[in-house]
Amino acid sequence: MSIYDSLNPEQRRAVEHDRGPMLILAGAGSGKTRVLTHRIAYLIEERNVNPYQIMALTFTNKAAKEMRERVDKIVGYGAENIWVSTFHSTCVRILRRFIETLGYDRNFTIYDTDDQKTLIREVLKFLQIDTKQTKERVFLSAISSAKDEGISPEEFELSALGDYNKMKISNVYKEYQRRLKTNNALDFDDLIMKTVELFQSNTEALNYYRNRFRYIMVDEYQDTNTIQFKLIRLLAHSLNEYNEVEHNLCVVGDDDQSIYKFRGANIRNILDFEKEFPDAVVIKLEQNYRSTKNILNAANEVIHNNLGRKDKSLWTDNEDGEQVSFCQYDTDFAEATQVVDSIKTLNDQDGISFNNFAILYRTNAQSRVFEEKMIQRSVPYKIIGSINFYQRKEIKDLLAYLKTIDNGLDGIAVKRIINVPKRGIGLTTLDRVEEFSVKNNMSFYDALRHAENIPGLGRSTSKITSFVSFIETIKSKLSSDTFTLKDLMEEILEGTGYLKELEEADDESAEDRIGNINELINKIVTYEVEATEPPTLSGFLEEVALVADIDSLEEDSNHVVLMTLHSAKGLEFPYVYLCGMEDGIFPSYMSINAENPELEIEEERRLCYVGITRAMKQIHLSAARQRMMRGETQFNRPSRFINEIPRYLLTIQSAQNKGYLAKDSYGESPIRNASPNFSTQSRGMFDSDNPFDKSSSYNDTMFDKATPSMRGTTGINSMPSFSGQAKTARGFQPSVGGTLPTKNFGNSNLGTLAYGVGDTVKHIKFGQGVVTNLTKGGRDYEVTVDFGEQGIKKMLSSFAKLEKIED
DNA sequence: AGTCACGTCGTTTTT
DNA sequence: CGACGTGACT
Repeated sequence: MSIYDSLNPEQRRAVEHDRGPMLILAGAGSGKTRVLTHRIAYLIEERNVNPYQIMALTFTNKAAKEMRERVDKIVGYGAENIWVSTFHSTCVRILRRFIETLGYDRNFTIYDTDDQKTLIREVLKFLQIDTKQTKERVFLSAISSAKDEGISPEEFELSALGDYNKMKISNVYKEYQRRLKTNNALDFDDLIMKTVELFQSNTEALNYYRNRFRYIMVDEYQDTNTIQFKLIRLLAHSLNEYNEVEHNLCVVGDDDQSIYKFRGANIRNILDFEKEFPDAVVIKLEQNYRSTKNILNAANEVIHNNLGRKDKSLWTDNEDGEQVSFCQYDTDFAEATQVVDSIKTLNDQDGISFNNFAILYRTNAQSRVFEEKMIQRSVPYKIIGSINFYQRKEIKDLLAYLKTIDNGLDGIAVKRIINVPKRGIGLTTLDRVEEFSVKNNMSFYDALRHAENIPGLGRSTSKITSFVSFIETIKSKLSSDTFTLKDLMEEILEGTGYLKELEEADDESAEDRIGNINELINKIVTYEVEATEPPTLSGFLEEVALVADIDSLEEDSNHVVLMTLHSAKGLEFPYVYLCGMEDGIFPSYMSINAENPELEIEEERRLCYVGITRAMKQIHLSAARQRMMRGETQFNRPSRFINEIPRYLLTIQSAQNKGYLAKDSYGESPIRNASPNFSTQSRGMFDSDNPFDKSSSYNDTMFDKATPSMRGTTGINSMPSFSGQAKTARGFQPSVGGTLPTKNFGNSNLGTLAYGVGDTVKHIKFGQGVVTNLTKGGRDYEVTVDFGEQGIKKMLSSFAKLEKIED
């Protein structure tokens, strides 16, 4: 009995393929990681490949770590020599060694998105480009796409000749790139692109790595962009014992799970693999081991609506399982409440621990309602994404100190902290220094060192010199062997008074910040203890720059996980709640209104497919009729993707109508019984022409009344959902409420409330209370009522049937 | 120089 | 709604 016996025939074929290019089309849950790890074991054990010559590339550290662990388990001796790493850290490692040939310093800084934004702002200011006319992001994304395609500033300029707008971008690109270099910094895209440049210009380096990495494996291949493909194309080139060229490249991917087109992922990489490598072996893994039949069939039905895909169909031997459920709630609050409560019930009654659950949504902003409910119901949870630890102000400040010490050329870092904490160095001073540095072609920090030569600084000069000497003192200490990174951090916190300032501040957020700083120190210590190579400042900064939030996810901790669909790729959970299934949210309005909607909606559909296929046992889809977004109320109808799931796979649940009234606030306000919507057997149950679909007929009513005064009215008729702000939709009359087919808003009597601030009112559940505040929120009033012992509640006047009590 | 109030605007997704 | 930038004011 060997470890390979447990593989199915296709998996086994993939595992036993040793030489030459191979494309593995691995459907969701088809055991691709298993194949990859077994193949590595097979190469080492059966084909005598030296582990040192195997490289596996992933996109996230988490995936890399998992693969490493699984390889370690099945490969005996030498597994630690296998190079398992992300694209980005691989490139950093290569560049740290060879980048000097490209004119950069070896301890370059890696710029994150915030740094990029700061730099581009400087560039635009310098080139006197009005950011009101063209937004920074336009330039940044143009530059990023260029880099994803491997287009240099010079090439870009050539292609831009004669095109005014493109020339403008070209100039920005050139200046941006020039400044990156002066700052001795690389952005994320540069990491890949500069590595390719290095290989193209330095055959010695290229041959070294070609010779070293004779077996290359790429995970999530559908997410690679053009420049990443170029990179692996360059690397996967070795000579065998007969002096013949071999491309021992094994890529694993699923075109149906390609969800990063916005980041430059090029689906052609997977679709054209066989053109690029005519001798490629193609293997399809179509047996799914993860999900029930019902879940898998639902996913298959949805993805089947996409045209641009390789035809395949996943199947499973698993049991049918329960049906997919769908429920449309009245509000996002109700949705969150029900989802969290049902998780709590499953935990309470069936003893299912919290780490079996995932709540998935399209956008990070949607996490908030869930978080509130989780706290309220004391359900342990972890949110992936939203605010990354390393994006917090205090952390960025301290990292900027570290960067300043590590790479004095990084002007962005120096400018960030030169006046943090306050040193009385103001904008005018900085401008003078900047001017001086440009004139003398030196870095910003070097200009600071020559502050006494800069005209017009006045009293600021001494402040600058004391800052510089502080940095220099620390730098000199760093060269001592006994001075650890932790010491360094503490020295900064002490010497700058950063910590003291926070300790003296008595607002609550200061406490959190101190906590975060301690967390940062922990991370530094962990790095120093666990580093495989001698710990260095650059090494730490690099690790920090390349972490993704998903990397912190630990499967065994007992909490519910909340994250976006994008973050969920590659993960699996027994119970999945896919929330916010509404047209305009998912698929997003951006995709619906794109110039090429068909294409963009296909990407959304793939995302939906990814979401459904995360589930092992149960999947619950849900939507809300009404949702708060960016301070305005949106009315959305159920996602078109719901319609794509055949009725026989779906259980439509009616939102539970627990009594008529809110339990707390308007979040649990009367939930309209949804069942009339779902009496039809047809697939098109949510089509707008369906007379039973109350939500969309409601929308249509709103359109007619509100369109003239609405924001963004262009193309409104093609929009499936309505979103308007109370203030912009002010034009319509409250009587609209009377014409509505639903009763929710029947009481939405703007201007005709029977009570006011100070009045005593009666609530069916909470009893008597006093109205303490009344504000226009959405399309009716938000009423704050003090119910004494029951607490102070906020509710919408239309939902909470409040009766005035005459006293 | 630093603070505060007001106005604007909105990345869907992230290595 | 809330984060962030701008500009006026202290």
